[in-house]
Amino acid sequence: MKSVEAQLEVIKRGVVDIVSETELIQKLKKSFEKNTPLTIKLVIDPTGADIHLGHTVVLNKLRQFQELGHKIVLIIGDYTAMIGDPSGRLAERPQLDRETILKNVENFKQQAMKILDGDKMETVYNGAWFGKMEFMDVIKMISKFTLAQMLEHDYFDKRFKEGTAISLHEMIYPIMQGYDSVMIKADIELGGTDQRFNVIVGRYLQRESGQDSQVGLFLPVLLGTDGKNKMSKSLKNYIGVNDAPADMFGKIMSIPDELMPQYYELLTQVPLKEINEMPEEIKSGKVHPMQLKKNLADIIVGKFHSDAEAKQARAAFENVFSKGEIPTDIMEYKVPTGKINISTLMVAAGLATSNSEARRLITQGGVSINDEKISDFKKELEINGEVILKVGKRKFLKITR
RNA sequence: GGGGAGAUAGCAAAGUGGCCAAAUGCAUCAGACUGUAAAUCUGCCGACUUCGGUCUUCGAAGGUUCGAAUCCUUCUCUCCCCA
Repeated sequence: MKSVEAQLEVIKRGVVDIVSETELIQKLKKSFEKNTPLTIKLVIDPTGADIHLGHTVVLNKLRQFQELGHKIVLIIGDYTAMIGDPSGRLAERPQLDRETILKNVENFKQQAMKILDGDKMETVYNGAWFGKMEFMDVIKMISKFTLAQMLEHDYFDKRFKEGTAISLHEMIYPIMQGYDSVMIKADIELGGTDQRFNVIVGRYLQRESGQDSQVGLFLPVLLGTDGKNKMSKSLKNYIGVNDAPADMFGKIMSIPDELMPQYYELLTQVPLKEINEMPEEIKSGKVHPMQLKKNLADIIVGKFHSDAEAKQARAAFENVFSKGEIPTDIMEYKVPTGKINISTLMVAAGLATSNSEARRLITQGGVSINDEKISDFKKELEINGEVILKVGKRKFLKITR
């Protein structure tokens, strides 16, 4: 096991806040002296969402803990998943059955194992304890909290002041998450800064239960490709770990420059020193920002796929967007008849959701066939050999008979 | 338990009998400029269309009217105040 100082250095990278650092050091010291690993908690929501780079920020940190010799406990929130949507946007979410949960967990693991070491990990379901609780146990659990405590959570406070709906069960959510910490005797809980409240609730509950409080380690919430909102699937600004190499490369290239340092710090192993020099190098003209972004894309694609695929993706990207050529591996669509209306074709091939949209795209000059702009949305095409249909900047389709 | 306000497109928010397929802002999408960056500018932004129009939308279901997002009834949901 590495020294406390050495561990601390690794742990602190990218972390924006620790509650509290003193306690963390104490825990590390104790663990080092007794040569017993710390228990690091990670909760996963088995609702089936694909993992994106935003999730990997925390996973990367967990991986580092594994490498430092600590123990990861993966808590599957199967019971919590049965209650509803914590964001409160949907009142009720259909109860997931066991089979679906197991499937989703497998799906999660398949993706998470691109980062984590499965051998140094334990998996538990929180239904194991919540499923056995009596109503009185629940009352006891939640009676430790007051409304004022709940309103310390900005998220509740804001909505309360705005006068939007807050369901009571939403407030039980953080309590349940905190209770998970009690059950596994967590030493450290990781999370994005948006998890701060939940982690603190866990500390409080552990203390109430006579345990040492877990240390909260907060990582920044990764912004999505739009550079404004946190990365999430519903905002469509995400980069999924299962994205194809070319897609992943392209999406990374589309992030705003300002995001690069954050991505470098949280998603790669590039030394902080180098990252901190980047803005200066860009400013002085020593390096083009596009170059740095391509390197970033190389690293990330290489991590989730392979170096060879990253190289390929990069070449394809340069080919299409720098040289304006047609990509080599594009989807193919077979038309049933030789003669077909352009709009009809676009809808049939899924490049437009409706005829109206197809018209719009054509009228606005976003559609071309074999590099020739189409301006007439009524155009009848005669398909004999192969033609390349291009919609917008990045959608290509090979049309064959 | 009593009183009041509200539900409009992806989101926010106007509209309170015909000029409303519904102002405006944001987002999406397309175009220009670039580095598939940002910023900026332009356009589009329910569906269908012979491009003249036509059809379906304003929480849900009914009703009044020549005509309803707008009025009435019931229902569902939300918020506020008082107790």
